[in-house]
Amino acid sequence: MTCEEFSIKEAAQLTGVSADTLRYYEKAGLLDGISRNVGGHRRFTSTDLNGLRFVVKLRLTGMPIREVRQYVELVRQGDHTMDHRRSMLQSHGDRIRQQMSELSRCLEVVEVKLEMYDLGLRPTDEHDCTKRLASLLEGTK
Amino acid sequence: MTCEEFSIKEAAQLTGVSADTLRYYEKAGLLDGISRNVGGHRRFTSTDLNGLRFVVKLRLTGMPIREVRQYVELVRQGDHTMDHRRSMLQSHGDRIRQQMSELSRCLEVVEVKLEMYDLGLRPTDEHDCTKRLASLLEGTK
DNA sequence: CCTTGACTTGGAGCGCACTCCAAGTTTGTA
DNA sequence: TACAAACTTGGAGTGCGCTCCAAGTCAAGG
Repeated sequence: MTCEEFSIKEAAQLTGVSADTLRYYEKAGLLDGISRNVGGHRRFTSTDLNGLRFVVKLRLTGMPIREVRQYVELVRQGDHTMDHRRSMLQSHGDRIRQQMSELSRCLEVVEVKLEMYDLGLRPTDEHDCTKRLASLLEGTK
Repeated sequence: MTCEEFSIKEAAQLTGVSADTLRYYEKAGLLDGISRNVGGHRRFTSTDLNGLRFVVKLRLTGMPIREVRQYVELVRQGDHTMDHRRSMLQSHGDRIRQQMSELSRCLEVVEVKLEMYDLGLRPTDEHDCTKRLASLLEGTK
């Protein structure tokens, strides 16, 4: 059992966000119960750090601040909010999968466009891959 | 050969962005040479529409406005900028792939967290999937 | 004790990508 | 020809997520 603690700067380095952002997150209610030493400086425990790392994942996947705050608030309220939290994470998982398939569709378009460049084709050419691009863009498959 | 043309409202519906956004994109240099009818109203050709659809894909995948503008400007400058454009699209493709793998890593975390909820576990439990979550968060694989 | 650097707070400022508004013009239908 | 709906422009406003700043406090080495 480790009881190591970290300054805000260390916490920032360990989670890949800036110290300013950490203060902002705390103020915004995304971080629960970060304790202070006698001088009022924040001390991040490794538990805090893992909570923070999860918050960072939610943010990286586009969950809005206000929704992360709601999730953290539900955690704070205790076990009776588990169903609610689970359904939030389930919807968020769905959103992530949607983002991924959107990205994948767009990537295909970019790759077909690159194929055109590699073949030295203009968009007006009557070529298989030009047509493929057009139909991808029009969404007419 | 079709020579159909579209109003700004129709163009908006056909590409999934608002008419306001279309005007904004034109002002910002993301749309090249949208012509007007006698009364000064925009007329989108299907060529315009496909250019626009490509711009929308770039935006959907997070390319900043200023970079899309640069790409469009290079297109306008003609064939001698093809190498430059190709390399822009190649880097952007790389960025899209990075986004996708980031999303995929984050999705794994969310899914393991959900597994914990389904098993009724708290983050402090000494359980296989709790540990898996912790090591995913710490990135210690 | 003194200094230097890290930390604290509240609040202002910023960059981005829209989004909306006002005032006027054009278009299409009755 | 009258009128509503759709369009035009320039510019202001909005929401988001930080990011920076000033003024002061705290911590650690010499």
